Formats: sequence, C-alpha cells, structure tokens
Amino acid sequence: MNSDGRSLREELVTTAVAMLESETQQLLSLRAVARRCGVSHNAPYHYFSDKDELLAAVASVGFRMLAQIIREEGVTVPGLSRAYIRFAQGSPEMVRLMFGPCDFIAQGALEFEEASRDAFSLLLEGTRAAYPVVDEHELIRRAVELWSLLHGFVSLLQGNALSHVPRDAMPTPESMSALFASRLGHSVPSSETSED
Amino acid sequence: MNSDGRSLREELVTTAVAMLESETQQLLSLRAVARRCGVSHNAPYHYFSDKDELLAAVASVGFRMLAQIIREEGVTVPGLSRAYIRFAQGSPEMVRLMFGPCDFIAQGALEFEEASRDAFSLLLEGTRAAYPVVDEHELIRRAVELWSLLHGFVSLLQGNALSHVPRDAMPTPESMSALFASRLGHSVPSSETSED
DNA sequence: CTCTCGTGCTTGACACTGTCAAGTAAGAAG
DNA sequence: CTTCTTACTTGACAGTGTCAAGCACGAGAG
Repeated sequence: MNSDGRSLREELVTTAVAMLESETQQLLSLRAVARRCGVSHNAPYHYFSDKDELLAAVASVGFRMLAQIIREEGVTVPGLSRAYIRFAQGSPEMVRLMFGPCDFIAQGALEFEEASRDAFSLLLEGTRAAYPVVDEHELIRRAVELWSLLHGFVSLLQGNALSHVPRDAMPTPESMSALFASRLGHSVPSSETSED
Repeated sequence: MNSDGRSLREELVTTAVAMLESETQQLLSLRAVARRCGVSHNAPYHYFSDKDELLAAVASVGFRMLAQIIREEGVTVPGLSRAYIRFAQGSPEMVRLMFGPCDFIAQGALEFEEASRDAFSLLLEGTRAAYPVVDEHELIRRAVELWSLLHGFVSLLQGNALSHVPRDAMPTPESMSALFASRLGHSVPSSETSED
C-alpha cells in the first residue's frame, strides 16, 4: 500500500488512462507513466509483469467507460451507435488500444476478458430489441455486424481515411442504425444470397 | 541506383512489406529493414525523411494489393466483402498499418493518398452497382458504411475480440452483403429514424 | 532489543530503437 | 587534378522495455 492509501497499481492505471487522453499510444511509455506517478522506472514491474499487462488493465477501464456511455445513450441500436461514436471521438487512443494488437489477452488478463464480455453483452441486448424474433445465432451475427459497422466507422474516421468524403455524405448514427432496421418476414438466409 | 539496377528505396519498401507478412508492426524497425537489405542503419534516411514515410510507402503497396484482390473477387458488394476479408486474413499487419495511426498522411505522402483513393473508388463502383438509383451523397454514405462494416469486422477479428463468438454465428461475406441488399422504393431518410 | 525475512520500491545495466551530425568512397564536371 | 554531388557509413545521443541486484522498512520470532 502507498502512503495515501491507494495502491500504486491503481494509480499507475489511472495515470495511464489520463495520459492516453492527451498522448498517442505510441508515446505512452511505461517509464513515462512511472515518472508521472513519481516512482522509479521499474516500480510498475512489481504489479505488472509486462507493459502489455498494464495496457490490458487500461483497456479494461476503456471497456467499462464504453459500457457506461452505452447505458447513458440507451441500450438500443441507435443508442449503441451514438454511444460508440461519442466514446470514440472522446477517447480515440483508448479505442485504438482496446482493439489493438491485443497480445495481452493471451496472458491471462481475465479482467480484460470480463470487461469486454460485459460490453458485448450490452451490445447483444440492444440488438435483441431490434430483432425480437430471430434465432440466437442470427442475433449474434447481427450484433457482431453492428459492432463491426460502428467500430469500422470510427477506425476509418480516426485514421482519416475518410478525409475526402464530403460532410453531407458521412454516415450518421441514424443512417447506420437504419441498416439494422428489422425487416420482419424478410429474414436473411444464412447460406447464400442470390446476388452472388 | 544500386548495383543490381533496383533503387535501394524500392528494395527497402519491398523488404518491409515482406517483413510485415511475418512480423508484427511493432517489431518492424527501420534498422531491421536496413539490416535485411544489407545496408547501414541510416541508409533509409537518404530516401525517407522519417520512419513514417517508409511506412506510408508500405501502406501504399498495401492499398494496391487490396485493389488487386478486389478486382479478382469482382467489383460488387459480395466481391468487395470477400476481397476485404481475404486480404485482411492474408496480411493482417498490413491492414493494421494501412489504417493505423496514419500520422504520415500529414507529411505530403501523395503516393499514399493516390493509392487509398484508388481503392476507395473501386469500393464506390461496387456499391453503385447495388444502388443504381440513389443520389451521389446517399451512395457515398452507403459505400462508407460498407467499408466500415468490412473494416470493422476484420479489425475485431484480428484483435480476437470475437473469440467467444460461436463459429456458426460469425458474419460471412454473404451475410454482410445482405445488409446492403437494395430495398428499392425504401430509401432511408437521412434526417432521422423513428426508432430514436 | 536483536535477528530474520519478505514486501515495495530503487539503482544500474543491457540491447534495442529513431534520429541527428559528421565523415567517406566514387563518379561526374570543369 | 580539383571540386562537387550522390549514396551511403560511422558514431553518437536520448529514450525505450526488461532483467538483476540492492536497499529501506515494518512485522514476527526469539
């Protein structure tokens, strides 16, 4: 325990989260975090076996932040869309980290596993409201597709791959939600489409 | 010019591309590329002012590879879907780089700009075939949404955020294309949805 | 009170990175 | 032969992640 009652581990994580808000992930070095916490450059190794383990803890915080914003915007398809975009615009580097190399998942970061599973279950819940009748696999597929759409959009945005797309032609939470407007009695066959 | 007629610049780029196939982007260091080319660690600085400028050239190659694969799979919505997934599974690190931090766009990498614009125009062309009637802005929006969906899916896949999704519930090129099956006379209002 | 011991952190080192400054071999130009 | 430019090389510096060793200090045992 530290002098002020907060574990250094916790302080390292929150400091790293704060630094991610203003710095890019590349510049977020273990040593810089330690420096900002006023400890030596090797102090983090007492709590994290690796830099990736710290990053995993940071990413877990990110998933919880995302879940919080989703609850604020509403657990519906349009709410999820707004939430994801809002989160990504507010913490772009956090998004990059959360879905980044992800090598740390391998090394038993169950905190990360849990946080990301929680966020996904919210996503599933919101999708379920839009597709009340389809079977479970179909539903999961739709949820993953919605997630992909939202995640892909913010990824493209922050990589400014969309710099030459006119403002009026940009997708919006509404336009993206519309793709998932349930067409009842129009269930998509999982085998093949006629368009192929 | 080098002794074998190929400019060192070209050799550095192709070497870096090759290394991206087997190594992760983090481990792709300027010095390692130079070493692999048999030149000193500072030789690249004669052709690239920065590491990012090399990466931009590498990413440009990536966009041209993607365009090639799209042409092979067919410039249609399902073709685009298959192409993107095939490309991303074959060269995951390349995808990460192409849509990564992208700080290099700022420094006048017009080769990158051109290659990415070409790939996007293919995407637009394929989308246009599925939406023959909508106006241009609506079309661009659909194309960006398709791109987002595909890109998001492969991003989630390679970040193994989808590790706990059952195989049968995974999106496929067909299921994703189905979201963009044109519903004629059912144009989506760009203002708002009733679900909100 | 002393001895031991483990926890929590520090100091020091190593290999590696991107990048800058200076030097150098070789060929072309005059 | 001299001079200049091109295409590199050598050397250095700060910064990084990581390993090994050390050090302060509080708790418990005798």
